[in-house]
Amino acid sequence: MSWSVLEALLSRPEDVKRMLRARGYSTDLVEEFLRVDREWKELKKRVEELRHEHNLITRSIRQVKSEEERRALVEKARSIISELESLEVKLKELENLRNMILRRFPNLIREEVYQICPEDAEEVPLRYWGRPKVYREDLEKFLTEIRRSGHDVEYDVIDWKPIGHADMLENVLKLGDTEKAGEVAGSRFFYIFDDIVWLDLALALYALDYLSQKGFRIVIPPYMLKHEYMTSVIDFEALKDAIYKIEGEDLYLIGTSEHPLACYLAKRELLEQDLPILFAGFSPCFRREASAGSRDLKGIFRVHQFHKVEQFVFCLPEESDRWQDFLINNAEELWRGLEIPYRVVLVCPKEMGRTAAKQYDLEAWMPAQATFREMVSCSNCTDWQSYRLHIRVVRKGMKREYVHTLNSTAIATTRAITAILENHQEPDGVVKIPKVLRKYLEVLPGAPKDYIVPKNVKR
RNA sequence: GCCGGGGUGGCCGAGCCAGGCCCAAGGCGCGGGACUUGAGAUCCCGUCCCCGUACAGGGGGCGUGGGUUCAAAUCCCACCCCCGGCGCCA
Repeated sequence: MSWSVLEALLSRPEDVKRMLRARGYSTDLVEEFLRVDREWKELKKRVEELRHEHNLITRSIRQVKSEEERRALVEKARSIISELESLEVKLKELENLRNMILRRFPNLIREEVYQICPEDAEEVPLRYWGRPKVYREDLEKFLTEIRRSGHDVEYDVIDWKPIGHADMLENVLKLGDTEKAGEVAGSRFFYIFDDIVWLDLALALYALDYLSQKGFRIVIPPYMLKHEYMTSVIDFEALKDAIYKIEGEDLYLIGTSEHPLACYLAKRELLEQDLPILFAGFSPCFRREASAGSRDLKGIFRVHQFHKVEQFVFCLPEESDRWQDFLINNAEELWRGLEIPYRVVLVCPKEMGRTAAKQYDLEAWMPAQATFREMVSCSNCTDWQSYRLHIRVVRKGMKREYVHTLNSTAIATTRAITAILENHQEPDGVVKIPKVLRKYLEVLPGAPKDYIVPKNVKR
């Protein structure tokens, strides 16, 4: 049973270097690992020889009859132990170092990603859906971007300038307040009210309802994880600026339910017939956004806390590509249901998450910004997480392998709301609610049904 | 939080008191094979991790981390978790 990255390091280190270069990292780590690994193996051999010798002596002691012979053997055993002492300390150090280095490696990248992505590209659009509404003055910008992608997209030109989601929320509908939230909690927090709250909940229900019918077990997981588990599901060193820590406790707030969902089977041994296992997690997500700078400071697009329904799959290694298609397809169906024009892009090595071997993003068209923005991220993490979490499957012939894990956003509610506010607004500021949400709102007398209407507009 | 009982391989479960053929009995499950037209039953072999290309071989593993000893699943210490009872709080 071997981890793909370890196997590659030992048998084809050039592949690992290629991956590191493609992601924009130094390749020094490979040499460093190989050096330490060699040293570790040599010392391990030496130590085990000594231990063997010691075991032979120890086992023979009870059969020895003469006290003198006995004393000589014990003396010999003692001397081996004193020799072992310092070597074992050194071995432990080397082993820890080796593991530490090993855990710094990002995932290997699927061959087709190299094939599809041009050098230095951030992403490659694969397909478009829907008819983007493009404001007259943004048309050139829109067409340039579409043409560059080599796709043909139908669109509608509109004569009125759409209002950005932040202004819609706070000034037109007056159903959000990030200013007061900023005062009491800091920037990137929000208060949202009434119809937007119902919309938030309806979006989550819509996604959970859909996924539960697709074979997913729906789950509310812990919202915090211990250090040991957090470092197994993410590249902690690279992401620690993004994670909130609970003061005085060994606990971290989750950035997504992907994290606790992956941990659910930690240290478990599964049978082939147990797989696949499909989870749809629903949880708040907490993100420090420390490296975001001043990007997206307005509104609720990029915030420290939001709700998300997440798809998660544990599967057999040879089936993970198929499951990734399934996940992105689910996300697309959900977003088509919301009637929001989008495109699916293949994320290129430079921009991929370190845990992912292959990653798709679904980007929604945002009419007021005249650009596509990320709404969904769908990753095949292959054995990167399962190696760290020790999640294995027993195959035919009793061979053990690490399972593959995949994750994909279904709907992150606040982002979906921004997309709805921009795409479904009408010139008078009324926002049309997607029909698929109706059945989740219908049962609630206080909830809006077809439209969210600004107070000063009559309908 | 206090008192009592307990944590053994994917699961169940012996061993622990009296440390040494325990690198862990037995069972279930799972894999391979024999038998069978097939299934079942039965029988045999295999089924924790690491090093070793492989065969051989070796090392480590009994909640976690230390300690005692030539030798620890077994003895000692600390911590974690589970079950039962009491207390406290929703």
